[in-house]
Amino acid sequence: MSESAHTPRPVTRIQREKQELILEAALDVFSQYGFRGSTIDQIAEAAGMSKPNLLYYFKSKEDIHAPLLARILDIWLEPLGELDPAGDPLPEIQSYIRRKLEMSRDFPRESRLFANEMLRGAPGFYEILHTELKELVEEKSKVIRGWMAEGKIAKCDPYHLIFSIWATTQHYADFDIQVRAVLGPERGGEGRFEDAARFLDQLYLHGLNPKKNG
Amino acid sequence: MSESAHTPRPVTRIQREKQELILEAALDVFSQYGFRGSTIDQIAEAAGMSKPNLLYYFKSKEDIHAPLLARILDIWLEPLGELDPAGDPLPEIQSYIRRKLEMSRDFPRESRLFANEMLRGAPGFYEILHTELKELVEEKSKVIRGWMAEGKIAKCDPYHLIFSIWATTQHYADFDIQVRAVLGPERGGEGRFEDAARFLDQLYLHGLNPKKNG
DNA sequence: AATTTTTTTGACCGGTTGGAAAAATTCTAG
DNA sequence: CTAGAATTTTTCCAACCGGTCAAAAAAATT
Repeated sequence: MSESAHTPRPVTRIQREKQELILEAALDVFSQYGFRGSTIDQIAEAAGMSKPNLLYYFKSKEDIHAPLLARILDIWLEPLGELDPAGDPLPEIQSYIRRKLEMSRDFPRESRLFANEMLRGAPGFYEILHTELKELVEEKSKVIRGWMAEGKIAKCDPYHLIFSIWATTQHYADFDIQVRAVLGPERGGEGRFEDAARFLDQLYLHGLNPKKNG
Repeated sequence: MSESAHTPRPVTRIQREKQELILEAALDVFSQYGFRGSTIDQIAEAAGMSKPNLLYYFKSKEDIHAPLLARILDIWLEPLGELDPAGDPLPEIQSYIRRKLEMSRDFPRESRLFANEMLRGAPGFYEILHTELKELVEEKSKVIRGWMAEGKIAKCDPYHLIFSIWATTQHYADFDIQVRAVLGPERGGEGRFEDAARFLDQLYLHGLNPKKNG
């Protein structure tokens, strides 16, 4: 009717809510079984609606998956982007590790969705990886190398330094089951993230060499 | 031939070969798409045979998957088992890291299959994790703690130390695409494992603190 | 209350899936 | 060559998959 000239797409409040509900359910499912291993029925059931109803909001399986992936890359890269060249190197890196660890704690499903995509070979994702991501890592690597040149941190390969931070922090989301199985019920509670943070702080500061305390 | 009188399981040479061929193909497929995301047809095609023919050798999808998983746990745990309490602590840990890194290089599909299983929540696998694996890690943690008590290595949480080694090494298999996308064609060759080994050696020895060289 | 729009449902479709059954082929031993 | 076993192919099936469609049911608007 008088849908004023400036409502080209009628995104009602209900639509937004349902779409969010579906994406939430889809994150649960996709992060466990990957794209091919997940079914629309599964997602629909997790969202508490019928399959045709779900398809009323997203017209295909890929249309549910794509926005989830897009959202993740932003979330995932943000902490690295905030690595401040003007800051104190070691605290800066430590706070980066902390932030990534918090993300594994607070957004484990997102981490697993990402991991699933990597395991698949990141189809239709590789472009972004070796342009956007590569540039960001290159930029931050230069920052890190600058710190090394100033003698603020030990010399090492900044790329593999970043990889190791990704690996150690995301491990607590992606391999959560293994971590909790090994730690057991007593040590596998929420405290495991505190323990991990403490350990990683020490590892990245001093390593295992005991002479530091000698 | 005369021993054919009592062959309760008729495992001929051809059967063994075909079964191995199928498992090889299945490893390719399962490691990419996970159990649910893989199809028997896919595996059969990768093995160069028809689906019914494949099902002549393995009577179900799970029967192909299970032996792959069983094989992996052994392979994966072996290096940790070889951590020698009588050895020199730091070289011992370094050689453990090296071995794990070599496994990521030489058996990336096995690593990815394992990762896929973890992401799913390790159904029908969890038992082994928090019995067999947990015990092994506990045992080795005691060894590491002993080294710490002797002042041979810095004090830290041995569980998270082991986790970090798993994470950093397996990352090069599981996130291989990302690693190569970020490193680019010039640095993403086989040399990346050498670079990683060098970096990890330094990280676990001295960390990032520059004062060591002061 | 009547009408229009948005949302939900149920029936359905073509293709794929895991798997069974059996016929057809190949291999082997006598 | 021939009987018998081992292997492969052909055919088939019921359940499931992603997705469509029309009609019913709710909301929203008038």
